[in-house]
Amino acid sequence: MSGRKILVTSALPYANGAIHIGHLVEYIQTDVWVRFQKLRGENCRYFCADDTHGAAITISAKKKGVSEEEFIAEVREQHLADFSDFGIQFDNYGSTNSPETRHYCEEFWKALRKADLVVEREIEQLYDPTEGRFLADRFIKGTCPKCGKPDQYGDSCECGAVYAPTDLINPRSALSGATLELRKSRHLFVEIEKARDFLVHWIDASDALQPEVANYLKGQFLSNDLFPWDISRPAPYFGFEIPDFPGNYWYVWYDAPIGYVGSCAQWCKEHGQTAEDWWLDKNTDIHHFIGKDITYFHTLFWPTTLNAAGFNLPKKVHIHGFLTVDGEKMSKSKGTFILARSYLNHLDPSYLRYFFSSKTTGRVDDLDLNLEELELKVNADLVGVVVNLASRTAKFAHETGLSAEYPDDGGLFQEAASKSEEIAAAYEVCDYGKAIRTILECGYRANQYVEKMAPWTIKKELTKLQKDANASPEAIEATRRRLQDAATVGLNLFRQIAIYLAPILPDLAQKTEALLNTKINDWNDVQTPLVGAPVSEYVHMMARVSRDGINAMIEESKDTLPSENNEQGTTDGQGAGQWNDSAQPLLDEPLADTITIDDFMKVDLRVGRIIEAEQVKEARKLLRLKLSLGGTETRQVFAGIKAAYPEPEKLIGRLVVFVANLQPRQMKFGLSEGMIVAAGPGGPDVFVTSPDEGAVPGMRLH
RNA sequence: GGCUGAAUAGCUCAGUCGGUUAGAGCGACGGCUUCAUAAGCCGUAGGUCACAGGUUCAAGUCCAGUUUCAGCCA
Repeated sequence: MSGRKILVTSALPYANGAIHIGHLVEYIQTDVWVRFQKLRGENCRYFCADDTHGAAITISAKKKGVSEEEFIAEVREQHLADFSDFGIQFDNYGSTNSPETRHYCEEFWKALRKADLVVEREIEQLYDPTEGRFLADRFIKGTCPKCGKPDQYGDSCECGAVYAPTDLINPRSALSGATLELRKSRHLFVEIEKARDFLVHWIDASDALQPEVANYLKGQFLSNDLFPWDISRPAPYFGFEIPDFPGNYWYVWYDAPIGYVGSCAQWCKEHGQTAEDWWLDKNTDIHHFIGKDITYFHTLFWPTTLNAAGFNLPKKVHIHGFLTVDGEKMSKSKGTFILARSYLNHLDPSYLRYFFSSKTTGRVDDLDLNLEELELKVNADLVGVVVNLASRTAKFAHETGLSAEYPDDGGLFQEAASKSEEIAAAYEVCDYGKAIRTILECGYRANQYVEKMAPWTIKKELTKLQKDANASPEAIEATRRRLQDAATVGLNLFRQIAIYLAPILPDLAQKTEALLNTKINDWNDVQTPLVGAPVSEYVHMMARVSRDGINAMIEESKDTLPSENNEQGTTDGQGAGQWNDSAQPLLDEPLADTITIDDFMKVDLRVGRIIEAEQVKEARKLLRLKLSLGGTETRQVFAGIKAAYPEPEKLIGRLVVFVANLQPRQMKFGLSEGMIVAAGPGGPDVFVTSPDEGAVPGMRLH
């Protein structure tokens, strides 16, 4: 394979939870970049892996009653499904818990030892005697030493104070609740201060970092002595044992970036290469994509480690900001903590790929997802300008195919083709927003062209001529050709745009290939007009963003607690069919055992009309309902649906289904003579069922 | 508190090395069109470029200050 040798990584997602849209900022940014490089013919490979080690994994696995290995295997399946459905295409997706990663952990370790960067020291930490382990900050809770607020985490308080866990008043284990002891243990440290000269030089001279990042490192870290990096953890710890320090394990952040090399090695094995072919070859450009929260791991520790081992240093570390939704941090209560899967259940991944890309600048700025803006942007740019171009021209060339020779288009094709390097340069530096702006300009001009040529008018002329017995065959043929030419230009201008957007919208590129029956193989395909190709019947390429879809996604996100619901295993995206319904309800509440028809007939389900409905003030969950069964027959029912129906009077008049032969039950607030049928997990999410129109009170359900 | 960054049209953002009358898309308003899954085209309005200074023949752009906002602090 020819082309630049480029090795690309995204940060490894932690195997402790599901992928959410915040993660996707990075994976989409990286995937677009990689697809761009590949389309340009570069020898580019994209490696990633699950980050699987550390105390948090052990704790989550334990909670679920499975081994760590089983736990991370399950999360891996989820991660892979989410990535794949968003069109993120890795060359290899590995795991830090792999023999390859272990091998390189040991290699790098030898190098760090040899460079004399490792020292041993005794430190004091909080220890949970009932769990038998030292605890990380996030597993310690206590009273804030500054404001006195109880139940705060070990590193910071809601009041904004930052402190060490040992500063907490009355620190307790968040796992067991036990009172913690201060215990001593011996740890290994990497003294990166010793690598200062190397780091300063690398940061200044390599051009690997965005200027603001280099600035930040110099101001924030390098202006003082660099703290030694605590790199070992005493057993028990899920990870790799340090060969020359038995009973101790490498800290998860030591092996996480080494997972890049491990994943690469895995791919190399299958392709007759070795990781060294990439990491030691000076012609390889290494590009890391990360979020700003992990800047110092990748710009201080990681280069130091690579340098000690003589591995290639990153050519670029592309650092992006955080995702906000409507200008704020993602929030579960507002429904803006959106899991990748929740998004996929309701919206087309292309929308998000496009929207994020349009906001990607190559700088560290945070990126805001405003769903209203997403809707406007996608509808206006993609549906209105880009896809519409194909939609309004394809049918005029369906019968004839594209013209055999590319017609005179007033220089439009050439003009768009000449933008190729400008657009490529923007992609190269991750300024996708600029690339998109430039591409769209081509779209505006193309629509003007179509407007001017008005193929629909030519079509009418043609039809008229064909019906006219006096029309000359030459006149008919000339008109037919004018129509074909106009459509040929329109479709070629569209195809250029589809190629330019292919890294961002691979799905659209594929549909374009199908429409014009011609593969898009290379970036330079924009330079050559497509002629003579058959044109398939137009199939709509992208639907407008559905407001209902957005709302449904927000609603779904309100109930989705990623740490809990998603431990249930992979949600099935298959059986959803055209409605794309989530598999979550079934996972939450599996189907019950089979019963006979006789069992069912014991339950007397009836249609009832709610004739009274009121709050039971003293009750937390109950509404008092009076149901009419027709005539004078009524039943009083207490239903646990208060949270879902805060305005009970709105229920009055509704038909519902209820269990009419349930043994009456004396409750604190009165006698309950039945039970209405409702779906949902509970709380605000209870949905009372109604019969179709025509049913009347008293009817039995069979 | 320290450090860093940002501030341009109602919204989202371009604006190159300081150089003519500061641009685009969306939104608003008016018109045209009705091929296109309500898409498209033409036009209008909308700006003291955060504030007050300095450098300069010339400042949205460079410099120091002020205000506001955001982020980071292993």
